[in-house]
Amino acid sequence: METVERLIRSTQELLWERGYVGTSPKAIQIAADAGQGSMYHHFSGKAELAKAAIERSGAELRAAAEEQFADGTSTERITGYLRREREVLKGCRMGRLTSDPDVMADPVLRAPVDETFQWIRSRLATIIAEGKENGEYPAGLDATRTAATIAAVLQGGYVLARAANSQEPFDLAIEGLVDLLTGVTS
Amino acid sequence: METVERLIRSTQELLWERGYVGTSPKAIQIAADAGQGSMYHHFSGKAELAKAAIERSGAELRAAAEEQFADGTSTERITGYLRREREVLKGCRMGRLTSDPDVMADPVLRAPVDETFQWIRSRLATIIAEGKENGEYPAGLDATRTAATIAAVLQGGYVLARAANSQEPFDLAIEGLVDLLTGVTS
DNA sequence: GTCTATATCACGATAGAC
DNA sequence: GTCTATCGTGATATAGAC
Repeated sequence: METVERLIRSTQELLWERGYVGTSPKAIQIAADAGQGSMYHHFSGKAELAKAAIERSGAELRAAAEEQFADGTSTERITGYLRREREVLKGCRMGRLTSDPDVMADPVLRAPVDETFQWIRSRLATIIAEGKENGEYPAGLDATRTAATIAAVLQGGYVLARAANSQEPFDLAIEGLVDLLTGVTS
Repeated sequence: METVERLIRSTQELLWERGYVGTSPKAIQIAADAGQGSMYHHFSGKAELAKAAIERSGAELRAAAEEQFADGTSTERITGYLRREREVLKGCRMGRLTSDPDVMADPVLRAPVDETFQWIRSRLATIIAEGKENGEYPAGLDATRTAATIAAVLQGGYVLARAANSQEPFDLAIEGLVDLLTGVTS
């Protein structure tokens, strides 16, 4: 693999594990097996490398979601997305960046994070709207609100799981949401 | 205010804003208006200070929640808790620590985070169970799952809001959940 | 209890040789 | 493109005076 590619992937991994503040250029170089000079030749510094890594992660997350959204009823697509296998205890690569002060303070770094969540909420809202049209969901269901709730349960599920050092709270939160969405209670 | 108290409160604030990795002893000393020697006289170092600060924050969060849980129907108590005023764009003081690698790696620092979320989920489950007993909620509603979902929506709402740099997604997620819980859709 | 001085190391980058 | 050397700064303490 080429140096630039190794640098980007190593940065993605380190941002996931340790965040932006907790990731040093030195650590990236070691993980990518690249020298100091090499890294600074290809990227102006830590920030530019992080930008490339975050954008890459955003594209990968969207692609993974689209796979789940490909076909099925609205409920099947949403529950498929919610229940797909995830590295729950590692947390969300994108969501964890929202607690990184230097990422949030830099519009260039925050933009791909923002866009990723806007996209997923909008995509979920569309699927819910389709479910309303074909009678799968009641007409009174607010698609925009519900989409935000679904995205929030996922992100919050990661938080609860990491706090507990166990996947269980994540699964509970997801299944509790599925119960509410599929009217298991009525 | 005494030095120890100022140190703890300043650490709470800095952990909230910048996390454990992003907070230096020096920054704490400046915020607390305490000298280097003073800080190391009262605390063995950054970790012990963080432990005190996280435990304090946990106690405060539980107290704030209990206020909302004091009286009303189950739905009133839950929606009151969900809708109470929050500094949404600052994120959750406790939740943000789950993305801090050094906090998660240290059992002593993770413990108060874990306990806080266990407590809130258990407290919510009790309220839901009470709602089932008095007929406010259907018997088929799983209290443990639903409690996890509610806690997750809050935590995820913070994430979405910070990503968007706007409180809107938080409010959408909360109201979407309230819709589902109160059966507005049926 | 609080102060200043000092120590050691890592961070994030630049410079110039090869 | 990659290497090594170097730089100035900040992190995280320790030591000992007051």
